[in-house]
Amino acid sequence: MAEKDMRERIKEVAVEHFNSNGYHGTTIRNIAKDVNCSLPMIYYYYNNKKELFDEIIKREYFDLLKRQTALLETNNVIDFYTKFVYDLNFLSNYDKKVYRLGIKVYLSFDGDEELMEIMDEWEKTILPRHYQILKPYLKNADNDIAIVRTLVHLLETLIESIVVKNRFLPEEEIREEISIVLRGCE
Amino acid sequence: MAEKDMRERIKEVAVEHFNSNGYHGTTIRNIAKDVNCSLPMIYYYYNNKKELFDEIIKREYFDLLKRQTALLETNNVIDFYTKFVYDLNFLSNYDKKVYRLGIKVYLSFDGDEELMEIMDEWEKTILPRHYQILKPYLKNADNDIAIVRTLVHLLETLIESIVVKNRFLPEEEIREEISIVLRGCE
DNA sequence: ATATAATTCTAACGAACGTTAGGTAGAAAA
DNA sequence: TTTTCTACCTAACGTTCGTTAGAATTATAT
Repeated sequence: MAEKDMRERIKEVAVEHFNSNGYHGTTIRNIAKDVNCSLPMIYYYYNNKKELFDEIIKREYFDLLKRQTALLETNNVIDFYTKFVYDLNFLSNYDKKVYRLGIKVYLSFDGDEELMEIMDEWEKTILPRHYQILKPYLKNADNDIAIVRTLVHLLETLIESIVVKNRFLPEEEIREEISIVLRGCE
Repeated sequence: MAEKDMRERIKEVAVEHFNSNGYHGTTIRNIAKDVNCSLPMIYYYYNNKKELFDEIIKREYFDLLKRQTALLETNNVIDFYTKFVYDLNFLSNYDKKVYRLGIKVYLSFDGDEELMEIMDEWEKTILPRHYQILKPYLKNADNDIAIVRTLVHLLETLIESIVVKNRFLPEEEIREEISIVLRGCE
């Protein structure tokens, strides 16, 4: 009915389609069919296909990432990171699909150069951020950075398992793996 | 000129295109243009687009994986896994692209259900295989399986960095991270 | 030399694509 | 009440897609 309704519904269906079929495999016609609106309706709210895709990544995905990183930290790093990962299990289906789509662009499996650059800039902030979080708990200085790097690498796979492969990861398994990497820091 | 030449050239160019543009973004016409042959030539060697894609995954990718896992193991696990990952830096461009394409299908970012099932079956063999390799070096039985799982997860990210993100990982960094996970097993 | 088979081509098919032109119906503003 | 504007539509544009029919060329076998 109202403007925002339709615009939002189009975006939701688009996330679904881009997710299942990729950018090239997604057609405006199929989106329109699932939204139950006419084809040009989509051009009424979005200038073209690419703009629709870009809005999902630039707004939805990065909003999600920022929401995610704004989580409170506890006084126990292992608890903190376990919760961080475990909570991903309970993201809404929409958020999971947006996240998945973002990772797809991040791995340059979809999207274009422009989006990749945005991803690269975000990536640069990851290591320093986690180094700040872990700093108080790291003891011996010789391999501190390697530990942070290893943890971030592990987190990447865990996130991929939940969001991309759509698996449920039990809290205990997450905790075990994070504990192995952070063994000695607590 | 000879049959095999052309068939192989088509496949090589196809790997390139599927890699850059995905299944749907790749067109037979563009492949033909880069191979410098006519369009129906591709249908002479491959029944259709999907068969061409499938051959790359089913033959090229899994051949590569099997070649990869057939590596000799040394008497030092950290050396072994470090070499295993580090050597990926020096894969041929063709092999890297095949690998990347396989991971794309593995993450169900491309391909279809049938290919996904093959991937799933392969995945089931991963943990047991590494457990066998690591078994002699694992000491305390309480979190043995978790250590293997964590290592496999770490390897996944390292492989992705090299093959998917196309980065060069220095041997020292790889060794550091593997050592952190395998701390205590040597 | 001639017949057969393998390799490659030109040309076109129908279908689907992204996109746009131009209109209708109803609400809001005048 | 008339006008203007917003939300939506039907219909079509030109292009490109996967695929094929059918013929030309080249190599092989007889």
